[in-house]
Amino acid sequence: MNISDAAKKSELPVKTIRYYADIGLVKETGRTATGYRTYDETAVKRLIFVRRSREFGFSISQTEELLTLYSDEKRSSAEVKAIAQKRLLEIETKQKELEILRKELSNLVQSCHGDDRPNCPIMDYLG
Amino acid sequence: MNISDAAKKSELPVKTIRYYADIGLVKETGRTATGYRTYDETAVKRLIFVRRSREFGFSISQTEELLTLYSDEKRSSAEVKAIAQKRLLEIETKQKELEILRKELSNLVQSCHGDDRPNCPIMDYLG
DNA sequence: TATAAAGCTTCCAGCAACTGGAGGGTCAAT
DNA sequence: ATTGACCCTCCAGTTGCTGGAAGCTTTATA
Repeated sequence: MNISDAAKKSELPVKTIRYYADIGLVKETGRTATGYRTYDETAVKRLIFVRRSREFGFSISQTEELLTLYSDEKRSSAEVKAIAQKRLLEIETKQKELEILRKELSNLVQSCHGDDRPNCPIMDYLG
Repeated sequence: MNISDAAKKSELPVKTIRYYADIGLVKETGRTATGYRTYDETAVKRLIFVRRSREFGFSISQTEELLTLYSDEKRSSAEVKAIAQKRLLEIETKQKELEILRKELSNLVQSCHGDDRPNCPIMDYLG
């Protein structure tokens, strides 16, 4: 199938699929005589895999590792789990950072009158 | 003072201060005869303001707005509050997204044996 | 005073992961 | 034959810096 059909099936933009082919993440199955990329069902599965991985926030290089394991029959689930745990840690770290920011900013916003006067604890804090 | 002194006082890298000057966020106070940037205390204050704003995750353009309000004696705290509330909402939205991801990934990680066998619910989910 | 080290300048490239657009070839249907 | 929908490649832009090269200037030391 052509790239736009692969795009529909994988729910990825055509541009993104071309990009993934460029960086070697998911290469096209082949080319027509006139240079059009072609994709088979296996390639589409890989594209879907990549989309889901990216939705979890795995980086392209993490996704590459996962994709390699995906098509490795002799993989150990431990390897997969390790990558996932790393991502989980990243998420949790980010969550903690955001929670600290949220609390501070929330306090400042609450203590700001939000009226016509210039006086403002947010400005006091930043300045 | 020279840029490196401004860097020490503002706790920003020299490169970053030059970058802020380039994009017009915080311009240098002046230049020496030989072209060196000079900064006065007011400029340093603005640099510190920018650093704090960025630490809260305000974008450069949000920071620019805040900076304008910072040096506007006739500002209303309502304007400041509005920008801060917007950022607060961004943080909360991101937190919700991350929490959804965390739960899903956490479940998958927990249900993965993490042994030598290839079978793995994480892979099942992605593939 | 010579020289070396440190500090300053500009400009260009690169990071992540795409996205948009220009310019141009191809294919299917009318 | 032509129109419109595809497809291609290549380049630039996004955000917010950061690193490095090439080349002045200033400062400190011998």
